[in-house]
Amino acid sequence: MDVSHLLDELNDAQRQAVTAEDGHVLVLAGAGSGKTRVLVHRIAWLIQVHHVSPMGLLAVTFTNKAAGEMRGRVGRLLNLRPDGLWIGTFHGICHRLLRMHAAEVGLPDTFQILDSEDQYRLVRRVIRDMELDEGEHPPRQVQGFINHHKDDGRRPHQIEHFDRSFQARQVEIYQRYQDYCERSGLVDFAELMLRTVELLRDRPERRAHYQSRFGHILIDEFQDTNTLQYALVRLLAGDNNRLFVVGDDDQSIYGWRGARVENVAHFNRDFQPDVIRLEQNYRSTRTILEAANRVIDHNDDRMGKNLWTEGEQGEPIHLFAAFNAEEESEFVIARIHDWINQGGKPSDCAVLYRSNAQSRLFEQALLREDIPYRVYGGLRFFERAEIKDAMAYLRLIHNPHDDAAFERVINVPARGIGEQTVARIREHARAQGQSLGQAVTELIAQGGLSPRAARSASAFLQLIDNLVKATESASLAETVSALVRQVELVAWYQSREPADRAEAREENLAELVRAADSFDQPFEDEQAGLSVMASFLSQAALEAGEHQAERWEDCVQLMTLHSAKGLEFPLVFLAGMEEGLFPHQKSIEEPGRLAEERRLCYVGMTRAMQRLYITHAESRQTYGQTNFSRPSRFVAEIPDELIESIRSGPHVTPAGRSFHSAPRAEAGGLRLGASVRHAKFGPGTVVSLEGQGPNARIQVNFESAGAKWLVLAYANLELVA
DNA sequence: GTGCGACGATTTTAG
DNA sequence: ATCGTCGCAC
Repeated sequence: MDVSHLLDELNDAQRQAVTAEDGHVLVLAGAGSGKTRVLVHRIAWLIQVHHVSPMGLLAVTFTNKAAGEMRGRVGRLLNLRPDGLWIGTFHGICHRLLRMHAAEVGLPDTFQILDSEDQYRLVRRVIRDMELDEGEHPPRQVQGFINHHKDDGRRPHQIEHFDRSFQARQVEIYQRYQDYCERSGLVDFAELMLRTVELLRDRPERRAHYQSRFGHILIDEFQDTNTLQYALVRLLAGDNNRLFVVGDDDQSIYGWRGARVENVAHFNRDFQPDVIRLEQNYRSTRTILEAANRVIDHNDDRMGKNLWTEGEQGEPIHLFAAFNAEEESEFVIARIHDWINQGGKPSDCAVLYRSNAQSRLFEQALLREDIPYRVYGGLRFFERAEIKDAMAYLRLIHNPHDDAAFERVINVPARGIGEQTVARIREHARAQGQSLGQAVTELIAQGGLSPRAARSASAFLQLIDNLVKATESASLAETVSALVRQVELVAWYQSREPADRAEAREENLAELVRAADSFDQPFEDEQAGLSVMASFLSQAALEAGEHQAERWEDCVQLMTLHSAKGLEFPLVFLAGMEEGLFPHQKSIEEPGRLAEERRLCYVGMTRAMQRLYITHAESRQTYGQTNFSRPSRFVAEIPDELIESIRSGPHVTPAGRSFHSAPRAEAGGLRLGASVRHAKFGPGTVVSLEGQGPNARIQVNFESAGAKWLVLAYANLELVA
């Protein structure tokens, strides 16, 4: 068979990876080096040249988007419907395994997936039930505690603690949360992974089955795997299967959510793979790559990699120092204007920033200039309140013992069931070991509720019951449509929200009916014996949808550096390159977090294809306070000869705006860089200013005492000429 | 049981 | 500044 089309368009390193014989492979794939292409061609190569059955392959990614893209490209390359191929996310694949072996891992067939909001509510519920202080045990933090332990594969009893300690209470919450989940047939995201690992670990026959099935396992973005995911990979690999792992330690930016960049090195140690580096970049100019290389070079403990290109030198990197954040945004928008006027597309421009709050000024400026834009982030379709409300009803129709769904909507729309009543139901449920649904039924029958509450609660049960009966033989879309109508959700939003808000919710509910109508049950779900409704519910949790639907529009793209990973744009702005903002203050303070910030910077820079602007502001409002800061240290890590500085001047700001109206970077005559003397600490240099008036604080780097934060009003600093 | 004002926290986020 | 949660008054 002629397989030249699988190799023709590949460079040497790519070809070496695609055709690797025997053993494991670790592909260190730099930004823009064609890693997806390598994965896709590798799969095609295994199938066409090595005649590996598509059933014997497992390809794992982190996002549905990446999985979808890989599936599509493999299908096109091989000209087949890649149905039998297991390509999916870690969570999607674990979900599938759990559906097939639910009974073995002690889950009901109807088990549902909790998304992070559901999980948060449940954790809060448990804390309240235990009558613990939410100040001492903030639900968010406890949620993180639970997830971190699960991500590391630990059940409550495996967490060390002293009796009656804080830690002991956290463990207790974890345990009760877990009990609650089991009672209600609920599984959170980390649990999907953990149960699967336990299944394979504790059931030798299952382990043997899947080990013999997946002779080839391919993993994308390996630097983002957590402990549990690595454990899963090892279990599936066994002694005989071949791993093909692709990753880039320099693009590991998710350590804070459990990713272990060390897994790349561990993989190298544990499996002794062939290491192949993809260093040729097909995206950026030489200047941009050189600058990015030089920045990332400041990190220790790298696997080592240097991006290069056959492409052009390109323009220098443009650096702009603004007086304040407003001027920064105006500068950026003016440059975008130039770009568009010269025939560029708005969608080729991306403004990247460290934190979401920074988007506002850019949005305002774009709005003023009438340039279309789109902000990434925010709620996705299945995360919207109205959608989650409707889905909670659907969950109750599917499984009346789903307590999380029950709690969410027992009084939505308001039907006179208040906290008192719900507390009584909860109490009864706990005492009897029942679900909330069972408990309320029993309470009504026993007269355990006030007549008023009983009437309301009956109405709720009746509503669910009616829906169950009415939709027994209905299609999914009919069910969703009936539910939205009978629950009268739209009227509820209209009664308590401004018209436009309610209208948007109504729109979304209509969209939900359409989504249900066009829902295609995945073949594998059907095979696993799932009902269409169960599939739909799972999909909603596993695939919350795109951030915004209007992808087709030609828009300037605004997003955080994190969301920009994997994307590329001809024109990129890295905005807010300031100490304290990027690297973020919290990352500066916590040891070891700085390297990840630097990688984030590297990711940001390597998004740019042709032109890269880096901007920073001397002052900006943060949390309603004016702060002054110096340019990010990362800017200084770029060689001067690659940078062209743009001075602020009339040509960059719209006429009529005066710089002098902008707050200057000074407070009490003290500027950044000013030499000062303190009575006790001696001579030093001003490094940072923050706040105004009596709150103003100043950071001084003292020659002998080091860096100190002082309250300006009390510091008594003497200005040294 | 529902509706407003105080209070406090506020990096990044896929599944 | 802004948003979500909490406590208290209707």
